[in-house]
Amino acid sequence: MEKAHSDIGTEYSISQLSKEFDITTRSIRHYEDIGLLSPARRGQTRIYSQADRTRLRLILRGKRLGLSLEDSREIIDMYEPGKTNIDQLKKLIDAIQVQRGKLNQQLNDISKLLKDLNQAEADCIDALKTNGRQ
Amino acid sequence: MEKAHSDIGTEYSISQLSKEFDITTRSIRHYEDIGLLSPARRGQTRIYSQADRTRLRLILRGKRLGLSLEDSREIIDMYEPGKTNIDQLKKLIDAIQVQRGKLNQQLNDISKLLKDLNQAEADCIDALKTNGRQ
DNA sequence: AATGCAGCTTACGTTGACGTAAACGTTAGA
DNA sequence: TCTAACGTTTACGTCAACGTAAGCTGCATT
Repeated sequence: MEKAHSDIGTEYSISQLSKEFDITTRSIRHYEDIGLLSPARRGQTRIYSQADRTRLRLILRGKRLGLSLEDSREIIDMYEPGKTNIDQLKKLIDAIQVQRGKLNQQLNDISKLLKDLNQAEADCIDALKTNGRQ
Repeated sequence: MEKAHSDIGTEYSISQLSKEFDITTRSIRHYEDIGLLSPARRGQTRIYSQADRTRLRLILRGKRLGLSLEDSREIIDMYEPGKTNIDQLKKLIDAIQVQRGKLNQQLNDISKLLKDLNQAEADCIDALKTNGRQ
């Protein structure tokens, strides 16, 4: 049976991806340089698959969260448990705990920051009203 | 009337702060170099006030959120509306909107990442059980 | 008196994450 | 045919955020 599948076979050029995610082609090539991406080739030209595109999305999400590319590599590798080794799995679970800890810390930080911003905004608006009355 | 206040007068040395926040003294001096901190001096020696300590906390929170030191500077400056100018206040409010946008994006990213991690962990545990049975 | 912290300044070095320029190959369209 | 748009490699440059080392002050304890 042949699978009639949606995404399979979808291809992207490097400039397509760079436009879609609003980054330079240099960045994309850089991610390949350090082994975060490894697209197929047609001749010299890079051909990105759906999976490559997903990895790139994860990398950029990591960046938005302030992760280094190395951090992102670890996290991304977690999603592919081609690891049958039990010890590795246990290590993975530990790593996941650590990441979850960091993320919860971030959530905490963000909620505090949002509160602060709200307060700052309220102060501003207040100041505006007061000044406006004069 | 004299205020009988809790924190006022509390002082910190640079090494105290470096231990409390688990960073190097070099970092703290660096934040001063770029004008993020400006502690008092007793002779040559830096004396950090409660307010300085708070600023440092904000800086580090920003770092955890992946902000650059310049970003942090902007945000921290928002909390001190010594700005009577109406235009500046309006600019501030705009800036706050922008920051809020970023933070909401981050919240979104984090919740996705947490979901992913949960899934990855579940997969790991699954794999462990399966392997364990053999 | 000497040793050892804690602090200081000055200044060059390093790392990560790309920017930027040069020099080149392929393909489509005027 | 040639030029424009896209792709490639190689390699040096840059910027932020410190690291690191040298060489200097106190101050206190042994």
